[in-house]
Amino acid sequence: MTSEPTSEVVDLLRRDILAGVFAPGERLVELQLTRRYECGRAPIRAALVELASEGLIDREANRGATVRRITVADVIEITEARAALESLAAGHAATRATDDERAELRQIISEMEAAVARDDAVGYSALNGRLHRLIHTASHHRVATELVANLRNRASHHHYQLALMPGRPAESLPQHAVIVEAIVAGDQAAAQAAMFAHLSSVIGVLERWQAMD
Amino acid sequence: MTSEPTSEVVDLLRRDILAGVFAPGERLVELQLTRRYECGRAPIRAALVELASEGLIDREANRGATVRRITVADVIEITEARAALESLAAGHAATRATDDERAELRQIISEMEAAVARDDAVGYSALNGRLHRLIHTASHHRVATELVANLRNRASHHHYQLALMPGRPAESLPQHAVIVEAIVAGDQAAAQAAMFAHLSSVIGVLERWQAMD
DNA sequence: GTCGACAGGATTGTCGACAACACCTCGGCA
DNA sequence: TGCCGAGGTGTTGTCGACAATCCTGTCGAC
Repeated sequence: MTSEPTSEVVDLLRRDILAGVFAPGERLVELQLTRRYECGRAPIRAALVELASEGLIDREANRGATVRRITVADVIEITEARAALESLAAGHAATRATDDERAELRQIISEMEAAVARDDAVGYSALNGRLHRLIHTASHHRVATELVANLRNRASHHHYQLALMPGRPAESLPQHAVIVEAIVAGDQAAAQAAMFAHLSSVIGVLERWQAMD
Repeated sequence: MTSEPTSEVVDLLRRDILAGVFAPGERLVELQLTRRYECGRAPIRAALVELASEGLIDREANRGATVRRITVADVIEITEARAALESLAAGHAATRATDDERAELRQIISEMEAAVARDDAVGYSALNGRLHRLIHTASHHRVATELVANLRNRASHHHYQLALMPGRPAESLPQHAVIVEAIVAGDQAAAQAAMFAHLSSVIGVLERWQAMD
């Protein structure tokens, strides 16, 4: 949203971290990255600074960068913050979304129903991402959108991808439907509450997960 | 929270931007900053990348950095996001604060009362900052704390310092008192609601402000 | 007179080399 | 044997120089 000063290196490195090319806790040595991305150290350093303030990696003075370790407790905190910001966005979407956006929201819900019907967890997960992103677009709330995109990045590189859990799509589909209905109807308070309830259920799953360890 | 890779330059430059040394929209030319902070371009560039992802400045490829212009609408969005995250933090503070932290919260409220009694707007503003920061400390919610610190930076360099408006301290003092009482009492829902109400009142002032332009 | 091409200057992006620092290993000593 | 300091190695932090890019002002053609 804000910048992108050329360096495609930032995007490549971010993608690789999120894809798990580098293990959590692994050191990111500048000279090695230099060879991998075929450039000098300057772009690498810029990328590291950027990703550090996105929260994907940790940097210590004179000691280099490591990819950040994420615990279940961290994911819970991140999801709590997402719940706060995404319900804000959902509320705004209810009052500000265009007609096209409302139509597309409904479209995604029916595609989700189809995905659940044919047990397509991967397809459902992709639709889930599209839905949440579209809600932010429709909210026209740049700050919340930017912060949530950041939070999503922080959490996603740990395979707490619960949308892929068996039975989870069937559980979250009605929650998504309620959210979209409220937005389409223009009911701000209901949209906000529905989004909050949805992410609270996600947090509930994570807390049970945490208790099991 | 995360890093600080040596470069005190980041802190100096951030301080100067927030202090208004550089006007909104002003270009930040690396060579000039080089002379001002007496160092090479490398630390300067690192600082610019960092501040760009904090949202204080904008960077465009091959076109340099400018200090970001902030409109009243932006401040409203930022405050909405703060409302969402700070009420989350207030709720957590109600359940997680230590006894010492609860005592200090009450202490700040009584100091605020004294400041209002002697019409000390500047002192009240400082106490206001201390109070909000302490609530985040007491919440032990790192993610929310970090995001709000960032949001506060983004807004603060525009003189929408409404704590300095005449009559404003007297208006917000009871709101702060309600928040602290709820936290001290350990009432999560009440703390959350009180913080949200407080920042909603701030947003109300900003919206009236916006309508006047 | 207006528009487009073109040079000149200024600024950013990148590179390679060197200095500074942290960690590890090894040898000296009680 | 155990501790402490010196040196070696690897990595990060910084600098100066060069290449690439953009903006501005000027000139010429229509």
